[in-house]
Amino acid sequence: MTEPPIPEAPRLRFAPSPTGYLHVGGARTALFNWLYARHNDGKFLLRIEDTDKARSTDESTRAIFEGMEWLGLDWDEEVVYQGANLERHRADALRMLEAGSAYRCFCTPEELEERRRASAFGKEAFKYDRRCDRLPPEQIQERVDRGDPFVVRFRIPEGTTEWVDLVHERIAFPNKDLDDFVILRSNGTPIYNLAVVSDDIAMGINVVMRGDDHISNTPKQILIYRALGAELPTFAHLPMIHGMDGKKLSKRHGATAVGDYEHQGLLPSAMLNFLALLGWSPGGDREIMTMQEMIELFTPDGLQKKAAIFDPKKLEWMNGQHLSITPLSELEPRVTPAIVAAGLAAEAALATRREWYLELLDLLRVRARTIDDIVRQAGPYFLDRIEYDPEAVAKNWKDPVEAAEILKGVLETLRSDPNWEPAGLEAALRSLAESKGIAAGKIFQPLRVALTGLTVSPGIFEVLIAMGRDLALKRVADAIIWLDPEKIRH
RNA sequence: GGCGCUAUCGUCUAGGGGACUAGGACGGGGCCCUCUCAAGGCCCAAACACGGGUUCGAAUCCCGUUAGCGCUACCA
Repeated sequence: MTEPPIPEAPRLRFAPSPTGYLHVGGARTALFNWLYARHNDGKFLLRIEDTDKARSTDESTRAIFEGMEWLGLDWDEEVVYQGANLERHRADALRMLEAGSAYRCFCTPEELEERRRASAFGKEAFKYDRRCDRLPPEQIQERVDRGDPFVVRFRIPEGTTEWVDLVHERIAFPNKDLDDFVILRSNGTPIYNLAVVSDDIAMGINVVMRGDDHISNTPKQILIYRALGAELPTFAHLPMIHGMDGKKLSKRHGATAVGDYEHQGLLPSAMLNFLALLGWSPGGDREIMTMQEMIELFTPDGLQKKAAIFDPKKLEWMNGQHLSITPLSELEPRVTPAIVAAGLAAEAALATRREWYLELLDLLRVRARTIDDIVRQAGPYFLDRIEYDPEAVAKNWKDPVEAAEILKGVLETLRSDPNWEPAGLEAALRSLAESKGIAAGKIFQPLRVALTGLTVSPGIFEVLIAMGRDLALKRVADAIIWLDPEKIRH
């Protein structure tokens, strides 16, 4: 078996067309290219394939940049816009025309469509019959002079076109199955396969890593490389990403744009880690990895051939893991905008008690799977007044009189605690329970509702400490009033 | 239809001729911990698509079948 050529100084690129948002499949392709470049000390470039002017938008280009930036996939040289290279594409097509590896075709789209339709009923795949390739030179000249519109078609040579793929090993296509495809439209603009090869040559790309939906484009592109006298890059065709139903991932499957995940409170590191494991494995049981670890571990032999299914449940779990392993100082800037946006606190206010704030985040992140979960839990530590979750009330304040009674005892106990530190608080509350002859939980749960309004929270003493004496005491007092409205009338 | 790619628990995967009674993770179920919920720990159910070869021996190599997916444009 032949080994695929591995370039000394790899140059890779991610080449999305700006016709929508950055799709998770595209992001995964970008990630693998980036990882390969970073692992091998190569270059990772970005090219915007905007030659389809009807579908390309600046907004999409911006979305791609934003997605890449959010993920932290930085590129090494100036962004290349394919649309700026039209002249070179045309020149390359003309070069092939002059060299005889391509020819002019005067057949109109309508004629072609008609012939295609006719052959659809037969058992043969439609292939251009090369009738224009058989035109006598004088006639071609005459029609060119007359100004008849023509496209440039690539003439598929005899033989077999094959390559050693980085993920699939050897792939071969008998040339007889290839069609004399168009490389230049009648309006002089290039077709995809020409533009890609022309640009990849110009950019010095020597490792082409892309989705395996491009496998059937590859023999055509190889033929163009040869016709242009250029050296072949190493190809790597990555498996697709499908939705839970096994079909190609699309909007029906929910969020498919990386921006959607950013807004759902995902961490880019989790997204990257999750995406990396779709179609690649470092081997063994390794799963949770930082970006740096992935760079170190990334080699093409871990690449999978089979399409992977995108499982949002595992992504969420992955995010929970990253929420825990991310250093607080890195986590804080990702959470703070959400805290501010939720109206819980101003950024400046958080900065003045940063230490307390980081401790709070540390407390909350354990039981959060998204940044939004953290924000949801954070409310009680900032808000002046809280709402009581009906479920919490029904469960832990079932008997309002009894609950109020307990909380009064708690309030008194807490007020008389001079130090407000965990051990003392716990001892005091537990002895209160003992004196009342009830289980400690019978005190903790109602108190939890008073403090947070919820049935779930961090450990009750951690809550007390994080909330601080003043707020906590106010919370308990508020709860007693809420439970016993009669009281204020007297 | 033609051509191509693929095939291990529901999902992501490890494994690459004997180490396989097929390992890990998500999800599911149970237990432990415990003031709640998470986290964590322990346990359970769950897979080599099928059929032929090759071999002393196949999840692993070869062929075929089946199924899924992709491509089959003057789209990218």
